[in-house]
Amino acid sequence: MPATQLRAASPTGSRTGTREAILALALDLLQARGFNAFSYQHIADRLGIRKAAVHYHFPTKADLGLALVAHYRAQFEDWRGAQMEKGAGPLQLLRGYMAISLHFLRDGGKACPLGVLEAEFASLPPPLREAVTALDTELREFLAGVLEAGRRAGIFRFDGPAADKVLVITASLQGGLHIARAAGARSFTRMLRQLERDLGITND
Amino acid sequence: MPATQLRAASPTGSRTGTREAILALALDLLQARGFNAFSYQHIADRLGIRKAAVHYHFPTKADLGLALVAHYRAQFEDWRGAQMEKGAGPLQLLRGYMAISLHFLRDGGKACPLGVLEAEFASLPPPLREAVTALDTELREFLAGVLEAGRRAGIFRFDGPAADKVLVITASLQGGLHIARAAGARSFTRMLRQLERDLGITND
DNA sequence: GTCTATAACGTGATAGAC
DNA sequence: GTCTATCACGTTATAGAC
Repeated sequence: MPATQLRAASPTGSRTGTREAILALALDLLQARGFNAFSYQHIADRLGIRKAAVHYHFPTKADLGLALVAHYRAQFEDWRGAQMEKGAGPLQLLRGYMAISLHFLRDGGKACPLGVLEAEFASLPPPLREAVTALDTELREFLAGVLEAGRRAGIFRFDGPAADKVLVITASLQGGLHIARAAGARSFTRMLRQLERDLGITND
Repeated sequence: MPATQLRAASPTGSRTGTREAILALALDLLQARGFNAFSYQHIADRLGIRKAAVHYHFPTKADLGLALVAHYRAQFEDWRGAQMEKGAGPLQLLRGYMAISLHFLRDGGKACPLGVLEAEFASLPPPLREAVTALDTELREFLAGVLEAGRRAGIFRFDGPAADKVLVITASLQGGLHIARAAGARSFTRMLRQLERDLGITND
């Protein structure tokens, strides 16, 4: 998923896609290195522009962080919309959601943006913390609906509230992506299979 | 767990426990803020000494990181030794392990040291990465033994290899501690209950 | 073992020309 | 919208006195 980005120069020499290019690259850096471990300089170097140009689009790093969360949220909404349009069922939705994490892993060992920001939570600007909390809640509510629908339909089997099962699944996905850096990519695919076993999903 | 630390002045005005005090505080900072989000200055300020004194004990931050992993590993070995000494069974061992994470959470919303370092993995000095990988492997091997013994004894019920189930549990614990920063402490205790349900443990 | 002082660098951020 | 130039600050790290 190279993401939707740049190219499409305006009549002048300026590129109207710079803002989007910054967002796409910054999201990559966030997922690969963490919010505190990438800088405006890194972005400028890899985009072939100057730091000041980055500051023009995102005056402070808190602004950039907020835009990153909004960007990721928009990507999720797009994905959800596409799934709904093709009438995906609970199993397809859950596996599709897991596949997103798998794509992150295979794209250079990236982690979940939310998982990264929550790991660095205490050092984040307060407005960014609030945005993280809001998106985290939204994602878990979506997944709880998927799990509950799947259980009613006899596709998933688990005890307890769907909201609690969601906590195990999202924590596993976020934590599993981090562990995979130390334990290898195979650890994550094995973990995914175990998550399915724990839901009573039988693989032929 | 205020940790074992300082006090016990030597004949001169110097404290022989400075090294241990640095380690204890740095571990706190690592778990609360992350490896990239605490500095020698933070340590010096809170200990009432100068930065140079910290560098005397741990010349580079990589040295400090390696010592932190060794320190945490020693704490785990102590805990494991105490459990073995009192003949703890699989359920007691698993719950004791989960309780460690719960203590972290309640001690100011700290996370697992390994979970934090794995989240920042790409930005860590290579030697530190290797130490993280080694300890991560050791902890999962220990837990796999606990799970397998518990399954044989009819205490735990789960499908698939114990090593895979361990991946779900450790990823859940590490990820759950991060999510708790955004979702609140209750999310973590609910997740722990779900982990027990998923192991067929019945709570009266 | 701890201190003062400083070096060398990277960071987020701003001013003002083009 | 991007540039050059600069600032103020925090960072890791070292030298040398006490």
